[in-house]
Amino acid sequence: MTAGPRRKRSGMPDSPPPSRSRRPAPAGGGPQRATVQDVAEAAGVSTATVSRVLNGNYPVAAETRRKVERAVRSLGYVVNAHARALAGSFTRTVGIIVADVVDPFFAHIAHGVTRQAAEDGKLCLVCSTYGVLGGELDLIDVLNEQRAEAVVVVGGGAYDPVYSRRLAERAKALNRAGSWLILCGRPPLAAGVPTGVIDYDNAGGAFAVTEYLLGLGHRRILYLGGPEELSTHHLRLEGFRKAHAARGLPVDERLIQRGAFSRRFGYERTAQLLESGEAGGFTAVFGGNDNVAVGVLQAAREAGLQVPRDLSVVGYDDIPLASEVLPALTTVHLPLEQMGREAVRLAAVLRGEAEGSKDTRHLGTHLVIRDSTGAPSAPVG
Amino acid sequence: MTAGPRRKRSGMPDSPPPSRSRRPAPAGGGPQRATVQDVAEAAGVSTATVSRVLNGNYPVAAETRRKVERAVRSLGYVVNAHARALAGSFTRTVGIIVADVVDPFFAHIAHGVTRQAAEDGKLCLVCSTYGVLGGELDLIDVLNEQRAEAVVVVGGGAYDPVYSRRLAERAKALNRAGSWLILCGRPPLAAGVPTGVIDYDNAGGAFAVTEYLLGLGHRRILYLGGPEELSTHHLRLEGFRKAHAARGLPVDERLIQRGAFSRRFGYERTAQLLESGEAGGFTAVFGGNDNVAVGVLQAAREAGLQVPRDLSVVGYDDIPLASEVLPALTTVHLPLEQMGREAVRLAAVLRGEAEGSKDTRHLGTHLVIRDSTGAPSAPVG
DNA sequence: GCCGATACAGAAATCGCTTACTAGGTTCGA
DNA sequence: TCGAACCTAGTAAGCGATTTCTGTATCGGC
Repeated sequence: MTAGPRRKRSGMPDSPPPSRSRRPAPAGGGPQRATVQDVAEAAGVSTATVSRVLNGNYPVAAETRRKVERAVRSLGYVVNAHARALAGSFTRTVGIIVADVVDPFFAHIAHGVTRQAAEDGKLCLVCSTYGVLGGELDLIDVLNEQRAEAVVVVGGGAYDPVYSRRLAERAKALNRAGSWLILCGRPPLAAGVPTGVIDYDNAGGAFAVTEYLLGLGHRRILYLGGPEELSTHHLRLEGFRKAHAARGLPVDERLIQRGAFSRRFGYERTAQLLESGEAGGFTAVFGGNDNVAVGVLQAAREAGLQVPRDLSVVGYDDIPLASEVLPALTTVHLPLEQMGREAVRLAAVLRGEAEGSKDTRHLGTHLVIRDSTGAPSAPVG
Repeated sequence: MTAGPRRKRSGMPDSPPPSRSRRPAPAGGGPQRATVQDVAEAAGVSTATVSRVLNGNYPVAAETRRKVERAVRSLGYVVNAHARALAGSFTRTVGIIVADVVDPFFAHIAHGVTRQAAEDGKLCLVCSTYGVLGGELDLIDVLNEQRAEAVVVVGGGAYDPVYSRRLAERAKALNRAGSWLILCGRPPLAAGVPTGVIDYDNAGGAFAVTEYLLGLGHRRILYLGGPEELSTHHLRLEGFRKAHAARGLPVDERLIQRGAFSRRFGYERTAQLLESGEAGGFTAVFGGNDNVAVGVLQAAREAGLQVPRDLSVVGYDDIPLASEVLPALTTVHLPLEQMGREAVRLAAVLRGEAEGSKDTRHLGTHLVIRDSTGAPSAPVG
């Protein structure tokens, strides 16, 4: 019942290891792949030489090289990335975690990450949480298991101290192993937590687009935001408020509506407010992102409202859809693909693979004025 | 100059291996991760026991288990997936290769694959070729290096004998190693090539939607297809032709236009034909996929045409966008996410991990009638 | 009280590759 | 002519897990 004392190992091998041949039972039905051993034998060289030919990081005589290459071809040899990762010191793999690859916002960032990774000769693991908040933490662990050289987490993060602490732990765990957590489009964690940050001016963009609407004369702007707990939503709302404050204008709290960052939410909430009038009327709508704004357009149309004559609508993100809908959306442009690319580059810099400085990179946003905005007319809803 | 005879290995170790301590230079600045060794030492057990606790596939005393779990937690231990893949026999990884994750068609299939993989406890590697045709072959090799248990190739394949042969070689190489190539939404390769196939009735869907237009009274339907070399395009065109033939109607070759499967192509080609009239006039457009059809809608709108009054438009695939544009698109519904899921399941069946039969699975398509189609009026273009 | 069964735990051999070392041959300057 | 310098190539020690084989207590049955 005692907590067993550490036992000594009795190391006394009393029989010499019988020299066994590799692959004792070729009759077995299991999968068979050629190994460096096989290639080495076929080419009449050592495995070291094969490895050197494959990696080209050590001089090998031209004829030897040719022999090895021929053997590789004739055996259809394919290196085992796992063995390589285990023996070598790097995996040339980066991971990216998004909420949903199907959402254009994430898809374009993921696109940037995969392309940059591919250009740098790395492989990219794309993972989706599908809205499960904790899923992010689990996926970081999975990517840590895979020894990813960098893990890019994309999109608004939760403003939850417990969650932030957990995330910080993951960041440290990754970093201890020489990897980096890159926050992409998400505010930094606590000071001292080893992360890279690719950020853009969420609040600034919201300020600009709100100011634009105010400048057009709008005084009652409906803000249709994202999920309560998301940093993206908070910051955009902050910009919205600041723009009002800068002009000394009050914000009617009834005009601030929270929900999912989805087209469906934009559609349903707008339809509901137009019907019930419980928001007290508005002349413009600021969709928390383009998806929401597109939903607003649809609801407006179905309510017989013409945009922008009867109602102005703006979005955020500037996904391609924003310029494809009718009327084309006024929105805040985000360099989505570039954000993904920068994330991969920053990781390389942090790992000392590339030149560069700083662990935070701020990207610019700008207002894109299209056809969904105009001077206000009578409030609706 | 002779082809070197296989050499015997001279196995004569004449000095006992010096007992070296693991991790001789803890002073080094390199990355440090806890290993099973560390956990074993911390818990006062052997590495075998640690492995057993981790995998839960062998009886371990409750108290021992607790000690190990505590050690794992306190050391922040994370297994090395590469070491595990090397020592164990499986990687629990599947790969998917698409042309472009940003395209909704591919994004939704990828979505299905990743979700199903996640539900089965597997990791999914998403790779994009970005339109480089040969890229597909290279990516299969990469996924083979990663020892993916299945490689799903998505979307229309090239009708090129050389290419097909190369693909067949890859399929065999994968299969030799116990993995499977799954063709998703692409016709089978030559008989005897070990692949799984998830297919849907490309020609049948095209037949149905064409027949629907013909039934409405349209006689001059413009077909705006995809890339010449893609099987998807060929099969859809085949359905288009068959529907005409079934009614004994001729097809004016000027009405068959080939190009990219993109919104841009749909837009530009339509605009051009409306302007030049070189197609000889038409009352409906069959977009090779929804992207193309959406481009057509835009061009029609800009030309002052009202859909469906002046022109009927149909698409193919039924991506969400199809029901979101105005007017909502009549199209052929494809179970995109399900295709992805089925691909993963089929692979599991083929590997003998799950029950099931057949190596080919045909999914159904159906016509979705929305607001973009109606009776013909005077030809345009 | 003896014995086979049972339950746990450890030792050690891999998995397939990379990479220090080590070492045999040339080349070449002194 | 001799050794330093340079090419090449081989030997073998890991990388960090899993898993087979081997042992030792413990336990129940007779």
